[in-house]
Amino acid sequence: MRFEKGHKEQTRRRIIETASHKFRKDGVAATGIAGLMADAGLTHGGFYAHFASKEELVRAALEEALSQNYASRQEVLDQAQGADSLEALVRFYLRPAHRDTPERGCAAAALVSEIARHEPETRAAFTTRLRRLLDQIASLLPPEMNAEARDSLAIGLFGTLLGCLQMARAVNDPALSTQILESGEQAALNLARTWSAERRGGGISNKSLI
Amino acid sequence: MRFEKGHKEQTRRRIIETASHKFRKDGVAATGIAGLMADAGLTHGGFYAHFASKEELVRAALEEALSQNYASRQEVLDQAQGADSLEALVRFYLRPAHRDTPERGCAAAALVSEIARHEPETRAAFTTRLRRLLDQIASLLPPEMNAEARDSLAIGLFGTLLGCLQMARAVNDPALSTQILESGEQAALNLARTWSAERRGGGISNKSLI
DNA sequence: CCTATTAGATGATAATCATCATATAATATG
DNA sequence: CATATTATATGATGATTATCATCTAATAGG
Repeated sequence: MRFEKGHKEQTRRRIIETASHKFRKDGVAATGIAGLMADAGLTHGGFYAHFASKEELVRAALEEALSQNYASRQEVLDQAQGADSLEALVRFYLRPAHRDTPERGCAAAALVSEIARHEPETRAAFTTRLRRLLDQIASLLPPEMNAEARDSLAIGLFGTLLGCLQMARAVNDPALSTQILESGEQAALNLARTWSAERRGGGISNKSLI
Repeated sequence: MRFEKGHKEQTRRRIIETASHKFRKDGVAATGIAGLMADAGLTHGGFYAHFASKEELVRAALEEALSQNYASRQEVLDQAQGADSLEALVRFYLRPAHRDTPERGCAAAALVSEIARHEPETRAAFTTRLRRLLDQIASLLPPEMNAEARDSLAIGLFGTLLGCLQMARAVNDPALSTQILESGEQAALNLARTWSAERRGGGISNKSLI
């Protein structure tokens, strides 16, 4: 059948969006094209009119998800602007609702380990978006810090968020899961404070570990 | 054929060990029973004489891997005993060789996100081993800390390690990957220092974020 | 109004998936 | 030495995998 122009592009976007949810929920490897297309309200055959391979969809869906994640975070930051925007971000990331809805949550948290096993092109796409994410966090850190220290701290901060969210999801005991979210929040906030503390004059030395 | 007694148990262990490597390397969903058994030097048919299901093997392999991980870490701690044992652990975890050999590395880092999607029994097994892991880290923290603060810090520390190792693996750019390992190390060590700094008298306050 | 176009459906491909029934062969036990 | 035992192999199950060729039907452009 011949459709209105722009219809194909619209369908393509629907497939990508469906995939971006399904991949985050079930993982890439466990998601089949047929089920994916059915979820998008289509049959499996049409898939290859839109994408050359599953891998190409993976890349598109990953970029879509990470881009949406970025926008969501920016919204939170814009709303709670000012000194505690980082705190707002940390709480936003480690809130129970985020733990409980991976399909709409951070694609990095849901898919990092799988991405590591994918094709270089997919990993490159992830790398680009991760850099943006890290810059977004770095921009919340004190401008008095030099750029490298800011970047480094941003990496540490996001690593903490990513790791804790994943742990909170994997664990079976609800009490422990909550504790992980709360401890992760504390850790991230403490980590963010280390720099200012350091600067305030030897509160933290490099020699005496703990 | 009839084999020497104890042969079956030995074979079972070989399957588990093979799986513990393959799952960490390729992920659980992407690993098939046939390929797994071939890697173990067997044919696919015999599998169900050893395990009731793939899921049962997943649980066994996960426990095996996490148990081995624990022993490896303990070895590192025993060797570098004393004040900087935590530092030794952090460096051990975030060393490039660990990033580059997931099949022999931390099963939590390789499989957390997948575990979150598995059966409750599997998640329960993971939870038990994760608690042990967290206790292992907590035991390195100052005994002057109260137990809850120690547990909380252990969670934050391991979250940081887990998250950064995964990022370092997923990223395509070697320079960024190295930077992630180094920043993760810094973050973990700084995080560990926060408590003593806090205690040493208001170096870090709760009100002034950054 | 007619026809050329094309998005998506139908259905087939060979491979692989987890799972299981049965056959085989080697040895432990008599 | 003979036989009962059993760990593993062989081979089949039906479902699902990614991928692709062909068909259909509706509409955009004439």
